[in-house]
Amino acid sequence: MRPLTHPSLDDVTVEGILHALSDPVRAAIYWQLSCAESANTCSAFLKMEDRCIPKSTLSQHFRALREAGLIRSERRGVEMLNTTRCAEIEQRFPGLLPAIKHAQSIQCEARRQSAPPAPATKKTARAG
Amino acid sequence: MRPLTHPSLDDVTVEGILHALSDPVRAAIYWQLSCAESANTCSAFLKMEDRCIPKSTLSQHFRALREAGLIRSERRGVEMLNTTRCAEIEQRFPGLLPAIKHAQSIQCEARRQSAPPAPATKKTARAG
DNA sequence: TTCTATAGTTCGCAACATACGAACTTATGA
DNA sequence: TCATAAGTTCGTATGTTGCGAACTATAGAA
Repeated sequence: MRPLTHPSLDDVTVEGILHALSDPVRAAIYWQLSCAESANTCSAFLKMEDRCIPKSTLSQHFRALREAGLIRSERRGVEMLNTTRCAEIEQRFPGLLPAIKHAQSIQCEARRQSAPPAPATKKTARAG
Repeated sequence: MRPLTHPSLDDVTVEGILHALSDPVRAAIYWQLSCAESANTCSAFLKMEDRCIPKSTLSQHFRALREAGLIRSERRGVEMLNTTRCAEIEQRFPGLLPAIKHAQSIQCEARRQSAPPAPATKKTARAG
């Protein structure tokens, strides 16, 4: 099991951040982590948005977030504690993450309003 | 040749925008378009950042930007005029594009400073 | 009309990326 | 030592991307 690696702040790229957050699952993980008061384990995300995410997929997503420089992970016994690197990123790219988060929340709210009260209204994420 | 389709503003998603701009070539095209005073053709981008982009690749990139809702394309005789949809996007997701652009410029400046004066200093885009 | 050139698109394939079940590693406790 | 739990890695199926070749569409010349 290879050791956890985190890019230095200088190696964090805008493209990497945008790519990492362009996946809805990763974006959801990231924002949930950024709202959490304390660090979250990976398994806390096994069930998200009405669907179960396989452990292996989740592991890959966390790796992607980590390698993009968005989160910091630390092994703690059998589990892993994840925290965001918000403050660092904010220092390097001021306003970037808040703007993305704001946009996500606008979209989230718009979807909530346009969605009928029925439970099963699946929408594709990307515009076709 | 299928007609050009543009998503309505409501169908433009944050994920789509982030994904489109997470590619360095597309990002460069987009920002150059957003700085242009008048519409630009696709072929204006055949040579970018010291390398030639194949026509077919360029065409795909323009399609990606168009389908993400970032640009508007209009056939004008044998060529195509492209303009950004900045104002619309700004209306739907205020601050998103300026923040990304700002971050890109910070990164660009940082690279310029860390790069030696030699001409051929290719760096991989994403953090590994 | 036909020929030629130009701008961009589509096709087909190779290379790369992603999702996920199965098997694995590592830590904890009975 | 065995069982369990949390993550990781592997193998494979599927999706995405890059690019050359062939194509479509328009403009102008012969």
